[in-house]
Amino acid sequence: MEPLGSFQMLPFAKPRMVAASEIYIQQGKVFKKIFFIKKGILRSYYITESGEEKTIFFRWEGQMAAVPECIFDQEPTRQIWQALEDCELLEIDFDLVEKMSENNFTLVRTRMGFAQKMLLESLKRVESFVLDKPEMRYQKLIAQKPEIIKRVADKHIASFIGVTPVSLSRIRKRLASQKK
Amino acid sequence: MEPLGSFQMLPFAKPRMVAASEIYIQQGKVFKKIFFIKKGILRSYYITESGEEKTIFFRWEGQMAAVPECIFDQEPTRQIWQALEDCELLEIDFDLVEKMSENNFTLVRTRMGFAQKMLLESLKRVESFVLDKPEMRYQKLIAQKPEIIKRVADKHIASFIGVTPVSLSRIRKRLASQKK
DNA sequence: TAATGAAATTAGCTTTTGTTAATTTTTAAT
DNA sequence: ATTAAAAATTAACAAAAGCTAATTTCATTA
Repeated sequence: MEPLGSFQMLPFAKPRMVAASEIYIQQGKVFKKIFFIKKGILRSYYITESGEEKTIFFRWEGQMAAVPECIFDQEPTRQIWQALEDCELLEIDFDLVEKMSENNFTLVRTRMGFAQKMLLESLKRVESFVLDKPEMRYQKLIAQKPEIIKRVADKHIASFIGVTPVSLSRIRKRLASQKK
Repeated sequence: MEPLGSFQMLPFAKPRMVAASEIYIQQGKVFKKIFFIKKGILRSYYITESGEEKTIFFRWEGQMAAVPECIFDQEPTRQIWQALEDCELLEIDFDLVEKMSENNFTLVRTRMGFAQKMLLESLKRVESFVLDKPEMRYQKLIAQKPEIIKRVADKHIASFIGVTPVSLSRIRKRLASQKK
């Protein structure tokens, strides 16, 4: 979320390309990097016991991203990250971030601000799950991130808002008929 | 979430009592304090257009709490905080925290760690909304926070997991019959 | 351009949830 | 202990969502 311009780790970033549909981060890995997305969209998803893919997040160009449980708690992740378009990333080793944070006030402040931004985003999403029906979550998503929605398959949107693809299709139909 | 012991703002904290069922934070306020809960439980909730109360959060003894949009963005909140038991709080002025953060490395690190912990908690909750049905969310809640659940009315639990009180009652009945 | 495969939609049916209202149970107060 | 109020449960019905499978649409590539 934090623009890279304000991020002093830039000189240590290494470019990385991921082709559309390729897996960037594998399940079970302790992925101790943060990465800036220069171009493209990725999604992170889980595979349920019944084998379904459930998309949790989208991240796209201009955003920083990471696997929270990996960088905060050194835990292996159950998430999988997949590029939905050809992606250009800049990777930064998180151990280096930690090391530099030992005596770098500005960096720690930046990290704090970043965590706070992510927190606000996540809390908004929890609120929407508590307050809104799936239909409203979909409408808000279209209103707030129209350009992203267009670039992502509906089936991924569906689990992002907590429903099945079939149900999202019905929601779309309902909304279309209400407009007329 | 962060124990107060590790929190150097303790000397600046002011005690505050809130009786059970009383409103602690009013809607529309820019509540620029953080507070430590020495004793008791509070909930934060929204009132929907149709007048229903939707509980978003519980916070209880041993935890730090704040209204994110107030302290991060100086925005008035739509949340209401209510004490569910007689509460003993320790309030800390957030402007003071900000001022002390200007040149206090340890404090900024503590705040970063706190934001990260809250973020992990919030992300887990989003995951549960995407991956689990209400029934599973309820079961996980019982498994993970049994002592808290017992102290809180079911109708508040219901909106916390994203269903109506009637639906939670049915979920409870289903689970009870499955056990036998 | 045609063919192939994936995605989205639709249909039919089942399960769950929402809604409203009545009833029972629990809690708190007199 | 009795009463009053609130909370939880139950019931009945409508609406929405899940599930499976068939069909249509869309996108990719040979």
